[in-house]
Amino acid sequence: MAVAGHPCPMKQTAEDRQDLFLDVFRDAALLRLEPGEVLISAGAAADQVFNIVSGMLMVSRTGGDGRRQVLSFLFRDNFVGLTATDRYFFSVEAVTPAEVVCCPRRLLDQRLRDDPRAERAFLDMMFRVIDDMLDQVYSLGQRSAVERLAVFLLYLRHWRRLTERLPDQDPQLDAIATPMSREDIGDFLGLKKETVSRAFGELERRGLLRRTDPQRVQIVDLQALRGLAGVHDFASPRRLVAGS
Amino acid sequence: MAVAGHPCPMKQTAEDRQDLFLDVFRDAALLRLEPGEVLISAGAAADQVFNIVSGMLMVSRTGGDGRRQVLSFLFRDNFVGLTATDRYFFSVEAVTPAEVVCCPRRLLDQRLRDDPRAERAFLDMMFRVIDDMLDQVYSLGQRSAVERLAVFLLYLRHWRRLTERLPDQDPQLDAIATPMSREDIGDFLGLKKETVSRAFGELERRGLLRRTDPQRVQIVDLQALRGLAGVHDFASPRRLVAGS
DNA sequence: CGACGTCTTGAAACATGTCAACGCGAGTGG
DNA sequence: CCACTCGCGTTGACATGTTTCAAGACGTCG
Repeated sequence: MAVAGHPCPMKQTAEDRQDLFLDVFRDAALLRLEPGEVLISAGAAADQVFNIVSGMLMVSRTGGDGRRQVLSFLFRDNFVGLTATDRYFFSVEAVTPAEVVCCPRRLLDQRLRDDPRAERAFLDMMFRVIDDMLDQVYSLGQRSAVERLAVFLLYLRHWRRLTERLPDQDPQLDAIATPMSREDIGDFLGLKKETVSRAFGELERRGLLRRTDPQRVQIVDLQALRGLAGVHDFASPRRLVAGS
Repeated sequence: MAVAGHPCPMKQTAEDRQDLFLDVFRDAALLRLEPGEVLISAGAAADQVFNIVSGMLMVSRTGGDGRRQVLSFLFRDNFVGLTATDRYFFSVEAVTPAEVVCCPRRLLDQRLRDDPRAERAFLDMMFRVIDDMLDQVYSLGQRSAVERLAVFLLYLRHWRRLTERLPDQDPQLDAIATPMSREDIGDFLGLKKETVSRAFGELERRGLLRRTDPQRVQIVDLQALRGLAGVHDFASPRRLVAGS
């Protein structure tokens, strides 16, 4: 069963560094989640933090009128559950079968207080989270439906690359799994599900990708996709290029 | 003259707490900026951090194709200049005449390393920055032009309230100064300047505000404006209500 | 007074949203 | 094993919201 924690999404893999603060999860219980299962409910007391061991999770906020924004998708080694308020403002649920470890927020605080190096690592993670979010703001504010979808596919590719520790050129990476629904994608990109479908169609028509089944696309022209997504304008990929 | 630093925006006032880390600016030089003057240029080395003493600043990112997203507006006691990369990915410029103090990033790092309480305060600020950014993502992804403008006006009102330490009901606060151009507002809200103009017109037509001159609006029906903005769906106002 | 930039407004073009139909595959119960 | 239903994805036709292009109003500055 999912334990409710503090719902501010926070995400970043360990990458090359050792994320020292992660050892607060050393003796933590492993939690298994089925697709659709809720880990964090908006409004619950924010007293737990989580780290993802496997699978994909989704962070979302639903407004009083029912509109929902997917704030991010989370992958292995992503951290989740911190916020400035004492209650979560978002929900987190599993997209694929997933495993997470959890620990009381108090324990993490303690750990950070005791070890300056852990605190520094944590702070660095926060900077990366913020940089990623700025990328998302830029996309939502300035890019068209097709461009946002291109960004999204590269974002999935990117995280799989980190999760599976593959080199950037690995052709495996061009087969992108999209286990979330079209509506989830739409709510992430600020679009309706029909628009997402049409954007997929448009990318296929232009020869940038092929759709095999709805949960899977094959990138055909990575260069063109990157051009469309405007990767040059993003902070996160630069970190990536530099980091690996 | 503006000193170039690292351009990841970070913002939060000291509010009720003492932001202990801010004393790294104690002996710092005061920098005066005229409207339009640039403090940070995207691409410059990110080796300085700043704190705003007075005035309003604007953080923006411009893509390779010229599209620009305004990432945030900054006010007194807002902190600016940290990022995960070693170069800024955004520019910061003055909107009104402004004063900022600056200090080398190294000095801040030192301060945070030496004083766990300062580091804790800094971390808390980061959480609030992230919560604010999540609100922005929700707005850009889910809200209409008129709603976004309502959110924006309340955001200006909110920061003035903090800056001038006024109670929430103070009628002074209903006179909102909008010193930035319509294009700046548009780039912040993901809209074109004409759409911003029309949204102002629409809010006036509905009787929620009056426009006296372009740089000034008078809120007539705060309740209705808050309803339109959907303040219930945001994390930052709750912090505010709780905090003051 | 004239020139310039910004703001506003209008009309038309465009992108995205809405509504509806259909196809498909998974799961269920006959 | 089949028929049915259901949810999801896709596609089409049309509605709406936003952008684009253009013109005029207004204020500022020379």
